[in-house]
Amino acid sequence: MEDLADSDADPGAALRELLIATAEELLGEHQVTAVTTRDIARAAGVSDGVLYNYFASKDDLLVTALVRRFRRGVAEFEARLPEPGTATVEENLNRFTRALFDLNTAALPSAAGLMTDLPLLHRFLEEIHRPPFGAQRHRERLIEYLEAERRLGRLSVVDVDAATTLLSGATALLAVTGVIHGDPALEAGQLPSLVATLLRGLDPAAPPPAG
Amino acid sequence: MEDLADSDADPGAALRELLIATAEELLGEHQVTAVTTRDIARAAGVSDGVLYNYFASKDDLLVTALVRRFRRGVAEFEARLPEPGTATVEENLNRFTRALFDLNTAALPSAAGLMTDLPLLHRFLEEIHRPPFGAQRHRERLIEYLEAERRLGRLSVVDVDAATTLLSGATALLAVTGVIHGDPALEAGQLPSLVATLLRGLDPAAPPPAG
Amino acid sequence: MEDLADSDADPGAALRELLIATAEELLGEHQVTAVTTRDIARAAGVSDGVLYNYFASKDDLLVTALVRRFRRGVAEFEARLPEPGTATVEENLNRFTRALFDLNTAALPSAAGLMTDLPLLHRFLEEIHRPPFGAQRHRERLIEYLEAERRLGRLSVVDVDAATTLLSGATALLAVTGVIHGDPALEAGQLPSLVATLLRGLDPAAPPPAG
Amino acid sequence: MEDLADSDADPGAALRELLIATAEELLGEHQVTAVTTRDIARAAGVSDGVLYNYFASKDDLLVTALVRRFRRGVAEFEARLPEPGTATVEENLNRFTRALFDLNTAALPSAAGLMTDLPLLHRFLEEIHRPPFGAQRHRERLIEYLEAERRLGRLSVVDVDAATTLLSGATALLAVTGVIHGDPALEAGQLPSLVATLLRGLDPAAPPPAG
DNA sequence: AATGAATGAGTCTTCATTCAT
DNA sequence: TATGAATGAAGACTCATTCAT
Repeated sequence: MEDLADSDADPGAALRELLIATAEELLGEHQVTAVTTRDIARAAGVSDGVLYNYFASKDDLLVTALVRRFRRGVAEFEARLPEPGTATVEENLNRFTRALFDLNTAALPSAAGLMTDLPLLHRFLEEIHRPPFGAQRHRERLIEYLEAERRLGRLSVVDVDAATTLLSGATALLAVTGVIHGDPALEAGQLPSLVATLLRGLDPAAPPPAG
Repeated sequence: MEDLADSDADPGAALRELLIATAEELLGEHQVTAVTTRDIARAAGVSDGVLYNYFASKDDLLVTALVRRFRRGVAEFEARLPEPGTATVEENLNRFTRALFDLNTAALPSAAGLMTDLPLLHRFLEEIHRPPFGAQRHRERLIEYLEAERRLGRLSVVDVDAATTLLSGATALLAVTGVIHGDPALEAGQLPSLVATLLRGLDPAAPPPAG
Repeated sequence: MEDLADSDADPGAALRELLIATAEELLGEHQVTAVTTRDIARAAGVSDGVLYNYFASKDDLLVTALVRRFRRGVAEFEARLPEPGTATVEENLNRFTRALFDLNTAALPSAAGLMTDLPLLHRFLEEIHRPPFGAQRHRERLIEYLEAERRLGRLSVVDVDAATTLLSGATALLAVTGVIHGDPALEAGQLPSLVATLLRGLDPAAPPPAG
Repeated sequence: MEDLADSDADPGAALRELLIATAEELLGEHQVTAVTTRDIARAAGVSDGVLYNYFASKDDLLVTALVRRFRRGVAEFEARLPEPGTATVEENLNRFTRALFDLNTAALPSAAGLMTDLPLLHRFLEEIHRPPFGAQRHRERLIEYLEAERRLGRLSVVDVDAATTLLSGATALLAVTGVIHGDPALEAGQLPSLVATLLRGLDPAAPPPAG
């Protein structure tokens, strides 16, 4: 929120940025549907109607903020991804799931509210699907990683897609649980056992499970 | 709110039951947040204000209906569970994930709305008793199944908890995707590959994955 | 406004009636578009939102009031119409135009505003076109009268439709002028000269106009 | 506000002119009440607030534009008027009513909106100077024409004022009907029958209507 | 106990007008 | 003089909740 674009260069856009930043902030605290135009205006310290000087509608502002939140989260996620071939596969997958867990945790509050407001959800999805980002972006990263490791002979995964769903679904479930309970860190501790368990079938070096 | 029976004993309780049943029905058709007190009253054919004779608030009625809906869903889910030792483990897990998928799909619309209304969600969770998401119950069933098969020597799973999270997380993820895209059946088709992929590490008869 | 239907019999409908009556009253004083929901509520001494317990929308209430106003005006108009064959044709047409003038004068404030709100106008016209009333009702009455007098041999009008348009158009124009100037009575004085002038061609007893 | 010229003398006045011209244009496309200050500013390519440097209020600008529009319409109308003594009186009156019909049709959208805003209407009328409806001007033209033809012995009209009201009232009525129904051309077809009907009493050469 | 009419705060949105630059 | 960002009052509409009957 500190780098609100060139607020100096284009003074007009400063308020636009302020509104988006304020909305983003509120979105981190409350569900999308619980954020009112007045909340945003008041939190931004501006008048009620001002948002309509910059956005066609409340939803317009909201999807903008949501998209920005999403992109920021994805950027942070991608910065943490491991390189195939480095360290061990297990360590890498642990970093992977942890990054994914954090992404989910950050996105969840707003994402949940989004399912209640279908028109808004679809506008968000449309916006998100445009390159270079996509809702499946993180899936693709995991798929790429798994395939790279397979090519390196460090993994014998047969169905990359299924493995990805297993890993990201379970990670998301833990994130949901963590958010609901108010203590995500606690749930995050379970991630390594997920990886280990799945790895028993993915690791070519693994001994055949004993009967 | 805990004992739902004796509608006969207390004549007034019949109306209470009617309200709950009507709310349950509406919850199956619309998001929680989209159901108004007037909707319920009208659908039940009673007056607007009567609900306040039996419930402290709209939320009170809603959590009661939600809980009942949840219990009903779980009961249907449990009726479809396979017996350990019968058929093959893979077939059984396919039945398991399919039942879980259906449970998620049915519960999702209300569940999603629930996340929008945090106070309501927490009241629901309290009522349901156990985390996460009241989903504890089906988790336990899966855990029980996996442990039974392990005792029978048909499975070599080390971390039953992690395996459960993998399976139910991935299933839930597919359900969410299906609901959002409007075609759950399509996503359900991916369930067997999930099971197969995870099984490579769970099945004691599996050949060691080729390097 | 005194006979608000059976306000005693159906207590619920009383407020509905009150709202319509209040709206009607305001419509007599202000343009349709200038009447706000709050104006109506305040004038009726009820709360802001109450109108939505009886009408689907503001427009719904407004067309109801408009239609009632219109019907009341038409009923008063029709009660004043002369019988063909009685008195003289000129006297009768004077009564006719005077009644029409009063109808226009009463309807004008709301009618004018109606042209600004096209959706509302069309809803009003649809409603009005249903039997036994129609927007053309007064036209038809004039046409009937002229044809009756023609059958009685007291009039030699060739084009009844054109004669009707001349008479009602000129009458309406005077009504508009009167309303704008705030003194309709003054303009009403010109009606007889309209009739007389038109009659020179309608009266079979008229002497051929001198060259 | 009266002298619209010297845009060259006062450089600032050019902007004033631009605003008026833009408002006029918009008034031809939309109802008065539907034209916002921002619409005007944007269409003129100037800033929102600049209009307050030249006009005391939005209404001030609007009446100025309306008056100019009105004058332009009247000028076009007058250019189409027939010369007394040429062609036949019936042909001339047909041209007259047709020109008047077109004037009404063009003026109606703004005129209707004007009645919605009474203060604005009265300011407009003051500016236009003379009743009724600023329509005085075209009334005078018709009166002049009828009197000229009477002097030429081609017409035996007794009450020129009444004849004018009949003709212009009926024409206006058809214009209103045409605008409401969305097909003015269709209604225009009825104009000649209006003239013919009225003429039976105005034309000195007409045979006495048969009893 | 049941009714359902009434409440009124709250939602999003529009727009003429002001004023610091 | 011109800008255009900001204002804020006002508009239609919703809905959980209350309370006299």
